[in-house]
Amino acid sequence: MLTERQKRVLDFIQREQREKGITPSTREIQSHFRFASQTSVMQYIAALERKGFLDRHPHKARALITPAQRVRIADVPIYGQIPAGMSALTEEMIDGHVSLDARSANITKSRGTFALRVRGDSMIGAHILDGDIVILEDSKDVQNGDIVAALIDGETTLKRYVVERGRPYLKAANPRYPNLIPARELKIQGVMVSLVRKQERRKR
Amino acid sequence: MLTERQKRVLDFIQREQREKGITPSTREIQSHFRFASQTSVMQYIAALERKGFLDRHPHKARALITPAQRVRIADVPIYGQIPAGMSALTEEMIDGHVSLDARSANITKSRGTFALRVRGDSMIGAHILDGDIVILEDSKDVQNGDIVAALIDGETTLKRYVVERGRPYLKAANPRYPNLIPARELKIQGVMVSLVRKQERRKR
DNA sequence: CGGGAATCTGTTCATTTGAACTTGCATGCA
DNA sequence: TGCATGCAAGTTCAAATGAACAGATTCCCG
Repeated sequence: MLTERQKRVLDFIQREQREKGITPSTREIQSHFRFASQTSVMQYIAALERKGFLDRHPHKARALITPAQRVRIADVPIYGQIPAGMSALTEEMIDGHVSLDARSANITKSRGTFALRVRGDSMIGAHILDGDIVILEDSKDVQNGDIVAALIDGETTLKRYVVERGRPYLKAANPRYPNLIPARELKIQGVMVSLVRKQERRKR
Repeated sequence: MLTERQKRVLDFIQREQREKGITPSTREIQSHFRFASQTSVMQYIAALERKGFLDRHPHKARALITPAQRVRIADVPIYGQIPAGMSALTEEMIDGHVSLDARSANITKSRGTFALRVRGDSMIGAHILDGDIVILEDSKDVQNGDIVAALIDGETTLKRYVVERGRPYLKAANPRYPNLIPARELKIQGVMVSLVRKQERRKR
């Protein structure tokens, strides 16, 4: 698809973006490859664009967009503990961020995505462990069987949402935990879409 | 830390970077906020830089670097199937990519990181499911109890690495699978450092 | 052989863009 | 009251940068 030379130019652009954080200008590309003329660079850029390996904003400086930048990276805030309702998901509770591409993380929306650090083993039957990071979306359309973060009687928990005989309740995936039947109101804060786990390794 | 106005300028810069792929120029920032002068923008940039919310390459165009860009995003190739040894991890087998920030994914090295799509339930006891994406690092220092991708008798599997009486073998985390005692050679391709799971949701 | 694609040179131009300097106003603080 | 800081206008300059045009070379393919 690409010639050897074209590939090397694309690689250089991507490497610079990764390492320096900005796109190289045509003159920087020129001097790296020791071209005597700008035009060579312009021709490579045109070729890469024509073949679909590069997007650009014409007439703007350092405005090349490479495939590596096209993956949509979602920057999701992690909430450590949530003492009270969704309205209380404020910045002060943010415990960190996890960034990952939207496709791998099942993220469809551009807003209303957040993450929780799981505490306890109440969802171990669903293979969710203590310390896992669960990524959730604020969804209006919760289905029977979804794993949700819910506010029940003033506390947030991660549970499975089950509807039985028209009555919804929250069910832990661990027999040692009781079902939670909402006393008054069941407020769903988010539906789990994916999970990230750091694998512990023994220290030597 | 930041004033309301400064925060809005930083937000705008980050939003443009995310949505357009390039950093706005000072004039673009100016016209968005309807400033009558460039100088206002310059002052905001200087303030953000002084307070550590912005890095820049002076005298270069569109060369602002925001915290969102500073997180190291690792772009990890996912291998669908690996018919033979580590040397055979070639580009043709790449089944996709997963991008996520190095810290969340436990990634310490800048090279030799790869991912496997898990097939089967042999590691269900370690809470690794069919379809999960396991991220591994090519490590020289494999410890007893680590979960590894290994090449044993011509096939790659994900198993727990166990040493007993000085003899290493591979142990599935599912009683229905036998231990694998290497006939000749046990080649470790990578050590698991993290995991990404897409949570299936029932279609309605 | 002829033609086209990829590669590269040399030069010039116009626009984009960051930067500097001066001035003014409002607010909070000692 | 005086001073620092945040915010903004108005103007000018120089550097950075993309773009265009004409021409040359090499190599592959039919």
